[in-house]
Amino acid sequence: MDCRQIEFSPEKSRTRIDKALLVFPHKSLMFILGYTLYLLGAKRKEAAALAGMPEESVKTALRRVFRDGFPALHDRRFSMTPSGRYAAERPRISVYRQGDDCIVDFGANGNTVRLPADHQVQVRTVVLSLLNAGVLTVPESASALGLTGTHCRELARKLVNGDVADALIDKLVGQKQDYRVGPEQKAEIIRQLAARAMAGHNTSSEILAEQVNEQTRSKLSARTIRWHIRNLGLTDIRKTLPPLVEALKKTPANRC
DNA sequence: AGGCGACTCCACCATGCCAA
DNA sequence: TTGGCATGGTGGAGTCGCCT
Repeated sequence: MDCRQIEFSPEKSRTRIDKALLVFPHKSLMFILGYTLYLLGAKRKEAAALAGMPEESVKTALRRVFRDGFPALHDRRFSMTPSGRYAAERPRISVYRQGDDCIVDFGANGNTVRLPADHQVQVRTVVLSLLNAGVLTVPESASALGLTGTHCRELARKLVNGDVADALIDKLVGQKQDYRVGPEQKAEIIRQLAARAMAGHNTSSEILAEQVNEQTRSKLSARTIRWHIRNLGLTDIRKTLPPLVEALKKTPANRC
């Protein structure tokens, strides 16, 4: 928006600001002015100077407003609602840990919600939703969730932008691949087990470990061989493979 | 706010011990 | 000889704190 053609009157500005101060807290009003100047294209530093605010405060406030919208215009360190009414007029909601539970206390009417603290997703959903609604503070929420303020804000922001599954459910997946018994070793376990079972040779895990280690230049223990035989579903192959092969031998190849 | 390194946590893997 | 159980190792994502 190009406002360079507009004429500004310092006298009218003073009168109007004095009038606005009857309704708005000084700090909120100064920030609204600075925010407006910033939106109109003023440099952040100059907008901050004109509004009489430290530049760092303006940076923080702008970040808040772009994230939270209009409710972020007021200074959250003070219990003042965006409309200018003090929060004390309505029941103060708080959250805290009590033993194994997380308690959300709805204030004067005595209503509370008790959530098992180890139900992490449930607790985070409730607390962060209340934080996003502006009824809980970040330190209070972070303390109840056992997180730092920074991380708490980050999760709250994610919950605004996405559903619970995207924002709060742990996506840790752990190790996905074997690191000693790879495809080569697994193939050799199957090959040795099947061949020895068919030939009627010893198929104990000790013998198989020896053979697999020799063929693949590995150092696997017999216990590891047993663990993988079971994991691959080969436990009964010693008994079932020979009769299957005998049955197949008696069936003409073109019928298979 | 964003980048980065260190640390934590999680799921899975490897293996020793030992009872059956 | 097998398989249940316990324990420690591993890779990778999440989390934290510091710095810019």
